[in-house]
Amino acid sequence: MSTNLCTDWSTIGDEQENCVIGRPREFDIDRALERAMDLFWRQGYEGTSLSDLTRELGLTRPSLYAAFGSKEGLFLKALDLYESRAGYRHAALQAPTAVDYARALLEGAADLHGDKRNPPGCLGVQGALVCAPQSDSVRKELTRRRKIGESIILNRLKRAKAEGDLPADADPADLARYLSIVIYGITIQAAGGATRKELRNAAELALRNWP
Amino acid sequence: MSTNLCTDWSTIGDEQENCVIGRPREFDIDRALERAMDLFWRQGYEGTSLSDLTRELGLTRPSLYAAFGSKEGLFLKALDLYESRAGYRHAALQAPTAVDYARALLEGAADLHGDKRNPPGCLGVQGALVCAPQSDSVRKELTRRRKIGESIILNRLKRAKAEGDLPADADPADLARYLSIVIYGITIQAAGGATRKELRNAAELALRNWP
DNA sequence: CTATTTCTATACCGATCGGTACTGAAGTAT
DNA sequence: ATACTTCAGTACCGATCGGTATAGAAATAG
Repeated sequence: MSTNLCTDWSTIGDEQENCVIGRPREFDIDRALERAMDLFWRQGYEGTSLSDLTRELGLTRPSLYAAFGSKEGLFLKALDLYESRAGYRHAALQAPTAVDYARALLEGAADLHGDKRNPPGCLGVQGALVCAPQSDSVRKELTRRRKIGESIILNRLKRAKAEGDLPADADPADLARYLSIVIYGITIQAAGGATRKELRNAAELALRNWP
Repeated sequence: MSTNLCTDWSTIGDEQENCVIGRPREFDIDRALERAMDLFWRQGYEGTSLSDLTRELGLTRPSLYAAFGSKEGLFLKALDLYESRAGYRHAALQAPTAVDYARALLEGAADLHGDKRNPPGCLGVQGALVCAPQSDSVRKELTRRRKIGESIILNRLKRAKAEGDLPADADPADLARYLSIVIYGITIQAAGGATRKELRNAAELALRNWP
Protein backbone atom coordinates (compact mmCIF):
# COMPACT_ATOMS: atom_id res chain seq x y z
CA MET A 1 0.00 0.00 0.00
CA SER A 2 0.94 3.57 -0.45
CA THR A 3 1.90 5.71 2.50
CA ASN A 4 -0.32 8.45 1.15
CA LEU A 5 -3.28 8.31 3.47
CA CYS A 6 -4.91 11.39 2.10
CA THR A 7 -5.45 11.03 -1.63
CA ASP A 8 -8.63 9.24 -2.62
CA TRP A 9 -7.91 7.81 -6.09
CA SER A 10 -11.57 7.69 -6.92
CA THR A 11 -12.04 11.40 -6.46
CA ILE A 12 -9.19 12.94 -8.39
CA GLY A 13 -10.42 16.16 -9.80
CA ASP A 14 -12.88 16.64 -6.99
CA GLU A 15 -12.31 19.15 -4.25
CA GLN A 16 -11.90 16.47 -1.60
CA GLU A 17 -8.55 15.41 -2.94
CA ASN A 18 -6.63 18.10 -1.09
CA CYS A 19 -5.53 17.27 2.44
CA VAL A 20 -5.54 19.92 5.07
CA ILE A 21 -2.61 18.48 6.93
CA GLY A 22 0.90 17.94 5.65
CA ARG A 23 3.07 19.27 2.89
CA PRO A 24 0.98 20.13 -0.16
CA ARG A 25 1.63 18.60 -3.56
CA GLU A 26 4.04 20.58 -5.71
CA PHE A 27 2.86 19.55 -9.18
CA ASP A 28 -0.47 20.15 -10.90
CA ILE A 29 -2.21 16.79 -10.84
CA ASP A 30 -4.70 17.72 -13.56
CA ARG A 31 -1.97 18.88 -15.89
CA ALA A 32 -0.05 15.69 -15.18
CA LEU A 33 -3.13 13.62 -16.00
CA GLU A 34 -3.53 15.50 -19.25
CA ARG A 35 0.02 14.68 -20.29
CA ALA A 36 -0.48 11.06 -19.32
CA MET A 37 -3.59 10.96 -21.51
CA ASP A 38 -1.59 12.33 -24.40
CA LEU A 39 1.15 9.71 -23.93
CA PHE A 40 -1.26 6.78 -23.67
CA TRP A 41 -3.13 8.13 -26.66
CA ARG A 42 0.02 8.15 -28.77
CA GLN A 43 1.66 4.97 -27.56
CA GLY A 44 -1.07 2.86 -26.02
CA TYR A 45 -1.12 1.30 -22.57
CA GLU A 46 1.63 -1.25 -23.04
CA GLY A 47 3.71 1.00 -25.25
CA THR A 48 3.93 3.64 -22.54
CA SER A 49 6.46 2.83 -19.82
CA LEU A 50 6.74 4.28 -16.36
CA SER A 51 9.95 5.94 -17.48
CA ASP A 52 8.08 7.60 -20.34
CA LEU A 53 5.48 8.82 -17.89
CA THR A 54 7.80 10.18 -15.21
CA ARG A 55 9.96 11.89 -17.83
CA GLU A 56 7.03 13.50 -19.63
CA LEU A 57 4.99 14.33 -16.56
CA GLY A 58 8.05 15.71 -14.78
CA LEU A 59 7.59 13.83 -11.53
CA THR A 60 9.15 10.90 -9.75
CA ARG A 61 7.81 7.40 -9.46
CA PRO A 62 6.79 7.69 -5.80
CA SER A 63 4.90 10.89 -6.58
CA LEU A 64 3.16 9.25 -9.48
CA TYR A 65 2.16 6.24 -7.41
CA ALA A 66 1.02 8.39 -4.49
CA ALA A 67 -1.17 10.38 -6.85
CA PHE A 68 -2.58 7.64 -9.11
CA GLY A 69 -2.04 4.31 -7.39
CA SER A 70 -0.69 2.32 -10.32
CA LYS A 71 -0.02 2.45 -14.03
CA GLU A 72 -3.39 0.89 -14.68
CA GLY A 73 -5.08 3.35 -12.33
CA LEU A 74 -3.45 6.23 -14.12
CA PHE A 75 -4.54 4.84 -17.47
CA LEU A 76 -8.14 4.56 -16.35
CA LYS A 77 -8.07 8.13 -15.04
CA ALA A 78 -6.62 9.28 -18.35
CA LEU A 79 -9.38 7.35 -20.11
CA ASP A 80 -12.03 9.12 -18.07
CA LEU A 81 -10.51 12.44 -19.02
CA TYR A 82 -10.39 11.39 -22.66
CA GLU A 83 -14.04 10.43 -22.71
CA SER A 84 -15.00 13.73 -21.12
CA ARG A 85 -13.04 15.53 -23.81
CA ALA A 86 -14.48 13.51 -26.68
CA GLY A 87 -17.79 15.10 -25.96
CA TYR A 88 -19.22 14.83 -29.45
CA ARG A 89 -20.95 11.57 -28.60
CA HIS A 90 -22.84 13.19 -25.76
CA ALA A 91 -23.51 16.39 -27.66
CA ALA A 92 -24.95 14.42 -30.58
CA LEU A 93 -27.78 13.24 -28.36
CA GLN A 94 -29.18 16.77 -28.54
CA ALA A 95 -29.93 16.32 -32.23
CA PRO A 96 -33.70 16.29 -32.86
CA THR A 97 -33.87 13.52 -35.47
CA ALA A 98 -32.12 10.22 -36.12
CA VAL A 99 -30.39 11.45 -39.22
CA ASP A 100 -29.19 14.58 -37.46
CA TYR A 101 -27.91 12.39 -34.66
CA ALA A 102 -26.07 10.12 -37.06
CA ARG A 103 -24.58 13.11 -38.83
CA ALA A 104 -23.46 14.70 -35.57
CA LEU A 105 -21.81 11.44 -34.55
CA LEU A 106 -19.86 10.88 -37.74
CA GLU A 107 -18.90 14.50 -38.25
CA GLY A 108 -17.91 14.74 -34.61
CA ALA A 109 -15.66 11.72 -34.97
CA ALA A 110 -14.13 13.13 -38.14
CA ASP A 111 -13.49 16.49 -36.49
CA LEU A 112 -12.00 15.08 -33.30
CA HIS A 113 -9.75 12.50 -34.89
CA GLY A 114 -8.87 14.65 -37.86
CA ASP A 115 -7.75 17.48 -35.60
CA LYS A 116 -3.99 17.59 -35.94
CA ARG A 117 -3.64 19.15 -32.49
CA ASN A 118 -4.66 15.78 -31.03
CA PRO A 119 -2.75 12.52 -31.30
CA PRO A 120 -4.08 10.60 -34.30
CA GLY A 121 -6.69 7.95 -33.67
CA CYS A 122 -8.82 7.10 -30.65
CA LEU A 123 -7.53 6.25 -27.19
CA GLY A 124 -10.52 4.01 -26.56
CA VAL A 125 -9.57 1.89 -29.54
CA GLN A 126 -5.81 1.94 -29.73
CA GLY A 127 -5.14 2.18 -26.00
CA ALA A 128 -5.19 -1.60 -25.81
CA LEU A 129 -6.86 -3.18 -28.82
CA VAL A 130 -4.79 -6.29 -28.21
CA CYS A 131 -2.11 -6.83 -25.57
CA ALA A 132 -0.10 -9.29 -23.52
CA PRO A 133 -2.14 -11.60 -21.27
CA GLN A 134 -1.01 -9.75 -18.13
CA SER A 135 -2.63 -6.54 -19.40
CA ASP A 136 -5.85 -8.15 -20.47
CA SER A 137 -7.90 -6.39 -17.80
CA VAL A 138 -7.16 -3.08 -19.53
CA ARG A 139 -8.15 -4.47 -22.92
CA LYS A 140 -11.38 -5.83 -21.46
CA GLU A 141 -12.17 -2.48 -19.88
CA LEU A 142 -11.74 -0.70 -23.19
CA THR A 143 -13.94 -3.28 -24.92
CA ARG A 144 -16.54 -2.79 -22.21
CA ARG A 145 -16.53 0.96 -22.67
CA ARG A 146 -16.81 0.67 -26.43
CA LYS A 147 -19.85 -1.54 -25.96
CA ILE A 148 -21.40 1.05 -23.67
CA GLY A 149 -20.91 3.65 -26.39
CA GLU A 150 -22.55 1.35 -28.91
CA SER A 151 -25.52 0.73 -26.66
CA ILE A 152 -26.04 4.46 -26.23
CA ILE A 153 -26.29 4.77 -30.02
CA LEU A 154 -28.65 1.83 -30.09
CA ASN A 155 -30.93 3.33 -27.47
CA ARG A 156 -31.12 6.61 -29.34
CA LEU A 157 -32.11 4.80 -32.55
CA LYS A 158 -34.65 2.68 -30.72
CA ARG A 159 -36.24 5.86 -29.48
CA ALA A 160 -36.17 7.24 -33.01
CA LYS A 161 -38.00 4.21 -34.30
CA ALA A 162 -40.59 4.42 -31.55
CA GLU A 163 -41.15 8.04 -32.49
CA GLY A 164 -41.64 7.18 -36.13
CA ASP A 165 -38.35 8.84 -36.95
CA LEU A 166 -37.13 5.68 -38.71
CA PRO A 167 -38.94 3.52 -41.28
CA ALA A 168 -40.76 0.44 -40.06
CA ASP A 169 -38.36 -1.87 -41.85
CA ALA A 170 -35.24 -0.26 -40.35
CA ASP A 171 -33.42 -2.30 -37.71
CA PRO A 172 -32.00 -0.05 -34.98
CA ALA A 173 -29.48 -2.72 -33.98
CA ASP A 174 -28.06 -2.98 -37.49
CA LEU A 175 -28.02 0.78 -37.90
CA ALA A 176 -26.29 1.27 -34.56
CA ARG A 177 -23.67 -1.30 -35.48
CA TYR A 178 -23.20 0.38 -38.82
CA LEU A 179 -22.65 3.77 -37.22
CA SER A 180 -20.22 2.28 -34.73
CA ILE A 181 -18.30 0.61 -37.51
CA VAL A 182 -17.97 3.83 -39.47
CA ILE A 183 -16.79 5.67 -36.35
CA TYR A 184 -14.21 2.97 -35.65
CA GLY A 185 -13.08 3.03 -39.25
CA ILE A 186 -12.63 6.77 -39.05
CA THR A 187 -10.37 6.34 -36.01
CA ILE A 188 -8.18 3.82 -37.83
CA GLN A 189 -7.94 6.00 -40.91
CA ALA A 190 -7.04 8.89 -38.64
CA ALA A 191 -4.34 6.80 -36.98
CA GLY A 192 -2.92 6.34 -40.47
CA GLY A 193 -2.78 10.09 -41.00
CA ALA A 194 -6.03 10.98 -42.81
CA THR A 195 -7.06 14.63 -42.76
CA ARG A 196 -10.22 16.09 -41.32
CA LYS A 197 -11.53 16.84 -44.79
CA GLU A 198 -11.00 13.30 -45.99
CA LEU A 199 -12.77 11.92 -42.92
CA ARG A 200 -15.61 14.38 -43.38
CA ASN A 201 -16.11 13.27 -46.98
CA ALA A 202 -16.28 9.65 -45.87
CA ALA A 203 -18.77 10.55 -43.17
CA GLU A 204 -20.92 12.25 -45.76
CA LEU A 205 -20.81 9.19 -47.99
CA ALA A 206 -21.73 6.97 -45.05
CA LEU A 207 -24.87 9.03 -44.48
CA ARG A 208 -25.98 9.28 -48.08
CA ASN A 209 -28.71 6.66 -47.95
CA TRP A 210 -29.76 6.94 -44.35
CA PRO A 211 -33.25 5.48 -44.07
CA MET B 1 25.17 -12.08 -37.01
CA SER B 2 23.75 -15.53 -36.83
CA THR B 3 25.93 -18.57 -37.21
CA ASN B 4 23.38 -20.00 -39.59
CA LEU B 5 25.03 -19.45 -42.95
CA CYS B 6 22.45 -21.36 -44.88
CA THR B 7 19.00 -19.94 -44.23
CA ASP B 8 18.05 -17.02 -46.41
CA TRP B 9 15.44 -15.12 -44.40
CA SER B 10 14.00 -13.61 -47.51
CA THR B 11 13.11 -16.93 -49.03
CA ILE B 12 11.39 -18.80 -46.22
CA GLY B 13 8.76 -20.99 -47.76
CA ASP B 14 10.70 -21.33 -51.00
CA GLU B 15 12.55 -24.49 -51.90
CA GLN B 16 15.92 -22.83 -51.63
CA GLU B 17 15.71 -22.58 -47.88
CA ASN B 18 16.92 -26.13 -47.32
CA CYS B 19 20.65 -26.61 -47.04
CA VAL B 20 22.26 -29.65 -48.55
CA ILE B 21 24.97 -29.84 -45.96
CA GLY B 22 24.60 -30.19 -42.23
CA ARG B 23 22.07 -31.45 -39.78
CA PRO B 24 18.54 -30.81 -41.05
CA ARG B 25 16.04 -28.73 -39.07
CA GLU B 26 13.88 -30.83 -36.77
CA PHE B 27 10.80 -28.60 -36.60
CA ASP B 28 8.38 -27.61 -39.34
CA ILE B 29 9.21 -24.00 -40.07
CA ASP B 30 5.92 -23.32 -41.84
CA ARG B 31 3.92 -24.68 -38.97
CA ALA B 32 5.99 -22.59 -36.57
CA LEU B 33 5.32 -19.49 -38.65
CA GLU B 34 1.63 -20.23 -38.58
CA ARG B 35 1.61 -20.40 -34.80
CA ALA B 36 3.61 -17.18 -34.61
CA MET B 37 1.03 -15.49 -36.85
CA ASP B 38 -1.71 -16.68 -34.53
CA LEU B 39 0.09 -15.31 -31.47
CA PHE B 40 0.84 -11.92 -33.02
CA TRP B 41 -2.73 -11.78 -34.23
CA ARG B 42 -4.10 -12.29 -30.73
CA GLN B 43 -1.60 -10.24 -28.75
CA GLY B 44 -0.01 -7.81 -31.16
CA TYR B 45 3.68 -7.26 -31.79
CA GLU B 46 4.62 -5.73 -28.46
CA GLY B 47 2.23 -7.90 -26.49
CA THR B 48 3.89 -11.08 -27.71
CA SER B 49 7.15 -11.88 -25.92
CA LEU B 50 9.92 -14.18 -27.02
CA SER B 51 8.96 -16.46 -24.16
CA ASP B 52 5.41 -16.60 -25.51
CA LEU B 53 6.78 -17.48 -28.92
CA THR B 54 9.24 -20.18 -27.87
CA ARG B 55 6.68 -21.78 -25.59
CA GLU B 56 3.92 -21.78 -28.20
CA LEU B 57 6.11 -22.67 -31.17
CA GLY B 58 7.87 -25.40 -29.20
CA LEU B 59 11.40 -24.35 -30.04
CA THR B 60 14.32 -22.68 -28.34
CA ARG B 61 15.47 -19.11 -28.76
CA PRO B 62 18.55 -19.96 -30.80
CA SER B 63 16.44 -22.06 -33.16
CA LEU B 64 13.95 -19.24 -33.53
CA TYR B 65 16.67 -16.72 -34.27
CA ALA B 66 18.44 -19.02 -36.70
CA ALA B 67 15.21 -19.53 -38.58
CA PHE B 68 13.75 -16.02 -38.55
CA GLY B 69 16.52 -13.59 -37.67
CA SER B 70 14.75 -11.48 -35.09
CA LYS B 71 11.41 -10.89 -33.45
CA GLU B 72 10.67 -8.18 -35.99
CA GLY B 73 11.72 -10.45 -38.86
CA LEU B 74 9.41 -13.15 -37.57
CA PHE B 75 6.57 -10.66 -37.29
CA LEU B 76 7.03 -9.50 -40.86
CA LYS B 77 7.08 -13.11 -42.07
CA ALA B 78 3.91 -13.76 -40.11
CA LEU B 79 2.40 -10.67 -41.66
CA ASP B 80 3.21 -11.93 -45.15
CA LEU B 81 1.52 -15.20 -44.31
CA TYR B 82 -1.47 -13.35 -42.92
CA GLU B 83 -1.89 -11.28 -46.05
CA SER B 84 -1.68 -14.35 -48.22
CA ARG B 85 -4.41 -15.96 -46.11
CA ALA B 86 -6.64 -12.90 -46.12
CA GLY B 87 -7.11 -13.44 -49.82
CA TYR B 88 -10.53 -11.84 -50.09
CA ARG B 89 -9.00 -8.52 -51.10
CA HIS B 90 -7.24 -10.10 -54.04
CA ALA B 91 -10.17 -12.30 -54.97
CA ALA B 92 -12.50 -9.32 -54.98
CA LEU B 93 -10.58 -7.85 -57.91
CA GLN B 94 -12.17 -10.55 -60.06
CA ALA B 95 -15.60 -8.97 -59.63
CA PRO B 96 -16.86 -7.52 -62.91
CA THR B 97 -18.41 -4.29 -61.63
CA ALA B 98 -17.60 -1.71 -58.98
CA VAL B 99 -20.56 -2.61 -56.83
CA ASP B 100 -19.73 -6.29 -57.03
CA TYR B 101 -16.19 -5.44 -56.06
CA ALA B 102 -17.32 -3.39 -53.08
CA ARG B 103 -19.65 -6.17 -52.02
CA ALA B 104 -16.93 -8.78 -52.28
CA LEU B 105 -14.63 -6.62 -50.18
CA LEU B 106 -17.03 -5.93 -47.35
CA GLU B 107 -18.50 -9.41 -47.24
CA GLY B 108 -15.03 -10.89 -47.40
CA ALA B 109 -13.94 -8.79 -44.44
CA ALA B 110 -17.05 -9.75 -42.50
CA ASP B 111 -16.51 -13.44 -43.24
CA LEU B 112 -12.80 -13.46 -42.37
CA HIS B 113 -13.00 -11.45 -39.19
CA GLY B 114 -16.28 -12.94 -38.09
CA ASP B 115 -14.91 -16.47 -38.41
CA LYS B 116 -14.56 -17.71 -34.86
CA ARG B 117 -11.81 -20.12 -35.91
CA ASN B 118 -9.56 -17.10 -36.40
CA PRO B 119 -8.38 -14.69 -33.73
CA PRO B 120 -10.78 -11.75 -33.62
CA GLY B 121 -9.82 -8.65 -35.57
CA CYS B 122 -7.15 -7.93 -38.14
CA LEU B 123 -3.42 -8.47 -37.70
CA GLY B 124 -2.68 -5.62 -40.08
CA VAL B 125 -4.56 -3.24 -37.82
CA GLN B 126 -4.04 -4.47 -34.28
CA GLY B 127 -0.54 -5.86 -34.78
CA ALA B 128 0.87 -2.45 -33.90
CA LEU B 129 -1.73 0.31 -34.21
CA VAL B 130 0.27 2.30 -31.66
CA CYS B 131 3.38 1.21 -29.79
CA ALA B 132 6.47 2.24 -27.87
CA PRO B 133 8.94 4.44 -29.79
CA GLN B 134 11.43 1.60 -30.11
CA SER B 135 8.90 -0.47 -32.06
CA ASP B 136 7.84 2.33 -34.33
CA SER B 137 9.34 0.72 -37.42
CA VAL B 138 6.78 -2.07 -37.11
CA ARG B 139 3.92 0.40 -36.72
CA LYS B 140 5.11 2.32 -39.77
CA GLU B 141 5.33 -0.86 -41.82
CA LEU B 142 1.75 -1.78 -40.92
CA THR B 143 0.58 1.73 -41.82
CA ARG B 144 2.44 1.44 -45.11
CA ARG B 145 0.77 -1.86 -45.95
CA ARG B 146 -2.64 -0.52 -45.08
CA LYS B 147 -2.05 2.37 -47.45
CA ILE B 148 -1.08 -0.08 -50.18
CA GLY B 149 -4.35 -1.89 -49.65
CA GLU B 150 -6.23 1.37 -49.87
CA SER B 151 -4.49 2.35 -53.09
CA ILE B 152 -5.44 -0.99 -54.66
CA ILE B 153 -9.06 -0.23 -53.89
CA LEU B 154 -8.63 3.25 -55.31
CA ASN B 155 -7.12 1.97 -58.54
CA ARG B 156 -9.96 -0.47 -59.03
CA LEU B 157 -12.51 2.31 -58.58
CA LYS B 158 -10.62 4.63 -60.91
CA ARG B 159 -10.82 1.94 -63.54
CA ALA B 160 -14.53 1.56 -62.84
CA LYS B 161 -15.08 5.25 -63.36
CA ALA B 162 -13.10 5.21 -66.60
CA GLU B 163 -15.25 2.35 -67.78
CA GLY B 164 -18.44 4.22 -66.98
CA ASP B 165 -19.11 1.82 -64.13
CA LEU B 166 -19.51 4.72 -61.69
CA PRO B 167 -21.57 7.92 -62.04
CA ALA B 168 -19.79 11.00 -63.33
CA ASP B 169 -20.16 12.81 -60.01
CA ALA B 170 -18.70 9.94 -57.97
CA ASP B 171 -15.23 10.52 -56.53
CA PRO B 172 -13.18 7.30 -56.55
CA ALA B 173 -10.90 8.65 -53.81
CA ASP B 174 -13.80 9.32 -51.45
CA LEU B 175 -15.40 5.98 -52.27
CA ALA B 176 -12.15 4.11 -51.71
CA ARG B 177 -11.68 5.82 -48.38
CA TYR B 178 -15.24 4.99 -47.44
CA LEU B 179 -14.74 1.32 -48.26
CA SER B 180 -11.49 1.24 -46.30
CA ILE B 181 -13.16 2.84 -43.32
CA VAL B 182 -15.96 0.30 -43.29
CA ILE B 183 -13.45 -2.55 -43.54
CA TYR B 184 -11.43 -1.13 -40.65
CA GLY B 185 -14.55 -0.63 -38.62
CA ILE B 186 -15.52 -4.23 -39.22
CA THR B 187 -12.16 -5.37 -37.87
CA ILE B 188 -12.58 -3.32 -34.68
CA GLN B 189 -16.10 -4.59 -34.15
CA ALA B 190 -14.79 -8.09 -34.70
CA ALA B 191 -12.05 -7.50 -32.14
CA GLY B 192 -14.85 -6.67 -29.72
CA GLY B 193 -16.56 -9.98 -30.41
CA ALA B 194 -19.12 -9.27 -33.12
CA THR B 195 -20.47 -12.27 -35.04
CA ARG B 196 -20.22 -12.93 -38.72
CA LYS B 197 -23.92 -12.31 -39.16
CA GLU B 198 -23.77 -8.94 -37.43
CA LEU B 199 -20.82 -7.89 -39.56
CA ARG B 200 -22.59 -9.08 -42.70
CA ASN B 201 -25.63 -6.98 -41.88
CA ALA B 202 -23.45 -3.93 -41.40
CA ALA B 203 -21.70 -4.61 -44.70
CA GLU B 204 -25.07 -4.77 -46.41
CA LEU B 205 -26.08 -1.43 -44.90
CA ALA B 206 -22.80 0.08 -45.98
CA LEU B 207 -23.44 -0.98 -49.57
CA ARG B 208 -26.85 0.62 -49.57
CA ASN B 209 -24.98 3.93 -49.93
CA TRP B 210 -23.20 2.81 -53.06
CA PRO B 211 -23.78 5.19 -55.99
C1' DC C 1 8.71 25.83 19.33
C1' DT C 2 7.27 20.53 18.76
C1' DA C 3 4.73 16.95 16.68
C1' DT C 4 2.75 15.24 12.77
C1' DT C 5 2.00 14.45 8.08
C1' DT C 6 3.06 14.24 3.35
C1' DC C 7 6.05 15.64 0.18
C1' DT C 8 10.24 14.58 -3.22
C1' DA C 9 14.38 11.99 -4.31
C1' DT C 10 17.57 8.22 -4.46
C1' DA C 11 18.29 3.86 -4.83
C1' DC C 12 16.80 -0.37 -5.18
C1' DC C 13 13.61 -4.79 -5.80
C1' DG C 14 12.63 -9.29 -8.46
C1' DA C 15 10.95 -10.27 -12.97
C1' DT C 16 11.02 -9.95 -17.65
C1' DC C 17 12.53 -7.91 -21.94
C1' DG C 18 14.98 -9.09 -26.68
C1' DG C 19 19.04 -11.31 -27.96
C1' DT C 20 23.43 -14.29 -27.92
C1' DA C 21 27.90 -17.14 -26.65
C1' DC C 22 28.91 -21.60 -26.08
C1' DT C 23 28.63 -26.57 -26.02
C1' DG C 24 28.01 -31.12 -27.53
C1' DA C 25 25.09 -33.93 -30.36
C1' DA C 26 23.50 -35.08 -35.01
C1' DG C 27 23.36 -35.09 -39.43
C1' DT C 28 25.66 -34.85 -44.59
C1' DA C 29 29.33 -35.17 -48.16
C1' DT C 30 33.48 -37.09 -49.42
C1' DA D 1 35.94 -42.96 -41.16
C1' DT D 2 36.76 -38.25 -41.34
C1' DA D 3 35.84 -33.54 -41.96
C1' DC D 4 32.49 -30.32 -41.94
C1' DT D 5 28.31 -27.97 -40.99
C1' DT D 6 24.21 -26.99 -38.63
C1' DC D 7 21.41 -28.42 -35.16
C1' DA D 8 19.18 -27.93 -30.20
C1' DG D 9 19.84 -26.70 -25.36
C1' DT D 10 21.70 -24.27 -21.41
C1' DA D 11 22.96 -20.52 -19.47
C1' DC D 12 23.74 -16.09 -19.72
C1' DC D 13 23.99 -10.88 -21.33
C1' DG D 14 22.77 -5.81 -20.32
C1' DA D 15 18.60 -3.24 -20.36
C1' DT D 16 14.20 -2.32 -19.03
C1' DC D 17 9.84 -3.59 -16.96
C1' DG D 18 6.32 -2.12 -13.07
C1' DG D 19 6.69 -1.07 -8.42
C1' DT D 20 8.57 0.15 -3.62
C1' DA D 21 11.57 0.84 0.79
C1' DT D 22 13.79 4.42 2.84
C1' DA D 23 15.22 8.81 4.14
C1' DG D 24 15.34 13.62 4.62
C1' DA D 25 13.14 18.00 3.47
C1' DA D 26 9.04 20.87 3.83
C1' DA D 27 4.73 22.32 5.15
C1' DT D 28 0.91 22.23 8.47
C1' DA D 29 -1.57 22.22 13.27
C1' DG D 30 -1.22 22.98 17.84
